Amino acid sequence: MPEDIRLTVDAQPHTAAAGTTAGEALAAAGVKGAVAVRLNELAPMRDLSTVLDDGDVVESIPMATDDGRSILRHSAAHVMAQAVQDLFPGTSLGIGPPITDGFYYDFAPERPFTPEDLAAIEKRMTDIVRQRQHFRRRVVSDADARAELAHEPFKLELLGLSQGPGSGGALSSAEGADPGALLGVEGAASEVGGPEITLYDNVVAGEQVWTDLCRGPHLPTTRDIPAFTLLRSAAAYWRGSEKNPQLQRIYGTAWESRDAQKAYLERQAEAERRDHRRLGAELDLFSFPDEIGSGLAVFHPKGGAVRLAMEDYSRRKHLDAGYEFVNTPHITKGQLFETSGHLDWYAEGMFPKMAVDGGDYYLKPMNCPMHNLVFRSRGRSYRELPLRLFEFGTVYRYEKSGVVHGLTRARGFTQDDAHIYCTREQMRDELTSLLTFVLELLGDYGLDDFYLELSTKDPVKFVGTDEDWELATETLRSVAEASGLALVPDPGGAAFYGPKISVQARDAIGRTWQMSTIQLDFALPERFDLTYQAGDGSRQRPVMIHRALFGSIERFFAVLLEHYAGAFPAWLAPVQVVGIPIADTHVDYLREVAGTLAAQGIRVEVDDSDDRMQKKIRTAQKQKVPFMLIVGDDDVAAGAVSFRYRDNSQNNGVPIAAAVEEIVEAVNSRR
RNA sequence: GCCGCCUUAGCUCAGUCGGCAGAGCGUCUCACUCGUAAUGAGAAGGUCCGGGGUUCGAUUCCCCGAGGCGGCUCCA
Repeated sequence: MPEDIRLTVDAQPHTAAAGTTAGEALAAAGVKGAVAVRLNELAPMRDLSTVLDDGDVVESIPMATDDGRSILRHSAAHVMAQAVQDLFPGTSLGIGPPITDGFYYDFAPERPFTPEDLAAIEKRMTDIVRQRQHFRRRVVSDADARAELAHEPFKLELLGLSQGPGSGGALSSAEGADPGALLGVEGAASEVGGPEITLYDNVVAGEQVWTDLCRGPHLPTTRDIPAFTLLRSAAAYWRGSEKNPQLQRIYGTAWESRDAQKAYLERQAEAERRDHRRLGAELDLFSFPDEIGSGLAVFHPKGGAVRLAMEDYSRRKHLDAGYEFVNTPHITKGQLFETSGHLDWYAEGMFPKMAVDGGDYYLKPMNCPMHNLVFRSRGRSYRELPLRLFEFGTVYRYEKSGVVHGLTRARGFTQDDAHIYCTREQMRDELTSLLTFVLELLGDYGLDDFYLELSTKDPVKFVGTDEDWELATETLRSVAEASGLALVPDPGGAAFYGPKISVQARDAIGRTWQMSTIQLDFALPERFDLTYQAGDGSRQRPVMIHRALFGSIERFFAVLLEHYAGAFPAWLAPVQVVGIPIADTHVDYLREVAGTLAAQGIRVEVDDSDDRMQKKIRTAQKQKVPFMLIVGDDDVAAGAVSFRYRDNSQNNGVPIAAAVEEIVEAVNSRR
């Protein structure tokens, strides 16, 4: 005679027969749509088939939540792996975790997957889903797991890792704080890392058809996957290290409904339409001629106009904020980078040396050594500090061929770079005002959703003392925290000379980009023996702050281009106004209007081509020109123009003076 | 750098199971002079990414290289 147990189900008290599962308890409580449960608050997520104990507190996890989707995607990854092993027997398994917006699984197949393979795998997955296979959890001993997985070398390796001290037990959630870090590989925690070793069997009609090492939890059955699709295959290093063999990774996505999946795929399509490389060609902004070399852009007149507007505004704001402008060469003798430490710590990021006049010359990958020489060009007084040296400095970095990506990852780019020299007493205030300055300026360009990242010392690649790193890191941390923005740690992400705060900005479709970087550096002033004379006559060492707001102008350009989907606000638009005559007879009149606008600094063109007026409107619309001024007989008679705006609205018969004022006002207010 | 895929007119792409290559857009010319997203007609434009190989013959098949795309590693 089983006794009843007392439960709390989604905060409501319930009683149930002993042996009741989480799924049954949720059903009895009328809770629908759950894919798993969280037991007793902080404990790991568990399957619905988990048998409950007296006093258990059960919290349902709906599919349409972050945790729920992760479980769904993890189950979809299992289905994919089963499909792959069905179709390609002998393919061994790597790891298969859920990731943001999808999942992947790594395989070691005999040959790489082709697009046709992916289609076949997806079809096989559909069959598996239709079969309503049950995911059955099974706890096994380490020895049994090894025996069952004898043919899976990578899984065996994971089992070995899971036995290290401190592994297991500490992990509470597939969405927890980077559980994979414990195993040194993202996603590995979804295979192992729980308090016990578990396998998941796929069972259909009582027969076990597939098994995988897995921590779970999973959906009850494969049929519970509402929507999935495979996206692409690519290579990935086993356990994330290029020293390890490469596996073939297949990416897919899965969603709680077909509509949700469709919406996701539409978001991807929108991101593709906004791709700055596509828009750059469509809008005639820049290109990457093969003749010049990979990762090296040329800006066309329209791209140049946008850059000019971006840079001019930045220049003005920096002058207002007390910066002084300097200029330095692109190339230097190797000695400079020996002094700075770049040749020791950054050589692989630099273009190879050139032999000149019996010495070695290098293209500069950073501007800081040059600015240090400006500082050192004469004796400095404490009265000059903080000394803020600014330059649009073009740098060249040898990026490996596979990583070059449009304007966001180039081999030559221009930093809006400044180095601030100040005393230790000044650095906190300087950093605080700098962060405010950064966020305000980014806001002026239309980005206003930020978080911060704190990159700390790489235990291998660094110069300077532990004490200085500690002080620099804590100073940056407290300044960042005082900003009120979210602060995300980035262990080991610092440059070799000092820790940094980076400002991450979210764009119009929710993607984040690293923009500004602020680095605090005690090391380079030491290496360059930079000094100033203090009020008491002693020689003191300044602190150096490296900072770039756009990061790189090219990257910032790309981010804005994608953020605005090519429709720059009027002040940045390469062509701000296009004059469109109804007939040839109106061209001269429009030219006069254009002359008036140009005299006010407006970038204006008159379309005097042979096209019909409708075609000209279409052309200007596709070029995303903010203002079209259309002129026919009525307008000429009234001394007016007719606006057509980028949003298709219009405003007809506006007197010329009022039209000019409207445009100038829009540009000057940076709307 | 590694893995896979790709490279045909200025752009986007067809195509040739190995037999001297096509469309749309763009460009140019001519006609049309038109009130808010494509007027019509005509023309020009290609060592089919580069080099080597196989073949009677290569844009097509093979190898090497360059560039691009998607990932991995790395990063502004």
